[in-house]
Amino acid sequence: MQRACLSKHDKLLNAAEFNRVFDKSVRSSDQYFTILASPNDLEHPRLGMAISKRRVKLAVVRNRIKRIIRESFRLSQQNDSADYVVMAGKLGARGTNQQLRESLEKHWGLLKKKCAKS
RNA sequence: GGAGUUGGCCAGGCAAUCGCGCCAGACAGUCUUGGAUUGUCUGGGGAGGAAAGUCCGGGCUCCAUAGGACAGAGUGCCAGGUAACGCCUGGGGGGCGUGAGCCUACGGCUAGUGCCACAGAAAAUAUACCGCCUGCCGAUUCGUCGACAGGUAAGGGUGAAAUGGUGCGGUAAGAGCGCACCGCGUGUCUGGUAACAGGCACGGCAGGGUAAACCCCACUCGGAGCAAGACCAAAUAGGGGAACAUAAUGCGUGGUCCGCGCUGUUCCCGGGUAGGUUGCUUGAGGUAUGCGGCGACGUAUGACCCAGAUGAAUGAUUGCCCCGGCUCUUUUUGAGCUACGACAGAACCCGGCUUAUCGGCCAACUCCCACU
Repeated sequence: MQRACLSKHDKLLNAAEFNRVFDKSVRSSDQYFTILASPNDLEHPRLGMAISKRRVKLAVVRNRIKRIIRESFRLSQQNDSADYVVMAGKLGARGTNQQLRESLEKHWGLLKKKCAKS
């Protein structure tokens, strides 16, 4: 069984790692999320989240969105090696749990194909 | 039964599946021992009443500091509680409510300065618009009228506010001019720790409001904050020391050479950024019982350990029940449908305040109606 966000191995930890993804990436976005992806040298994928206070005002809602992202990331079972950064979109705070989950599923699929091409 | 006041409590519940970070233990792997680290399993615990705003007060940490004064900021009836407070408790004054109760920035403008629109004669070193009254002169239709000199502030009018209020006496008309009661001030006595309350005597009245206006008085206050502070410590640049090379080249000191310094290589040292570790959760801790106190609270004893994340754990899905909403049904009953189920997420820790908030429960008390 594959684990979810494995402690620090599966997360982007500092500004340097985030910037690497921002500089060179493939992106996919809709009204709920914008996801950046960039291949890495490791054997497993890594996840970073950038949910700004400006986009999502309430701390409770920010936490809810993060949990859904982690949950979805875990269940999508990606065996490829790439770093992902998820950012909140315009309607990120408004979407229901189900809407957000469906949106993420779609993005994972799209990004896998894009990464494979490049 | 209805309406209301105050205080306290809860913050949907249960089950299944998947999942997260923390702690303890066991086993296994890796590294040189201590130990560190990774994985698996078992067990334990994992958001709030406001975790929020960051408005006060402390603890803790670092920096500064002989002592004092000024400046600045804050507080402002009295007493108590507390580590401390701008908080809390009890009491007093004032205001609101039929009442239970609620509100209260509640020291001083009989120190100084400033401000007070409009209206009004006058808004403060005052003095008088219409009036009222007396004297005298003139006119007269004998009712009064006008001018001048004076006495007044009772009445009118303005205003939020006009040099105490009401009544009686008094007077030419009036006036604390005199008296009674009320208000105010001073003195004194009684009760109270005190704020204050009450009594008695005296004074005829100090002289509008405003101090969240400057200000005066009394009291309090050093600064910065866990991104505090402590430790470990890449890369890059630079500093100090030692050894070697001065073989080759160059520069400075020199007329020239040696030497010395710059320079090259290696090693060591200290400071220190990214990053990491720590601070980091046992504490002015809650809790039960007894005792003291009207109470805030204090105290003794017993058992208890109750989140510690760091690009930031505490979640998701499904089912049932509860609650809410909508529809059907004649109302009740019943049936069906429905959903981010109030406000909202710890970030060093406490004590408060303020703000947000679906709904529900408990206790005490008040008013109204009905019944006995």
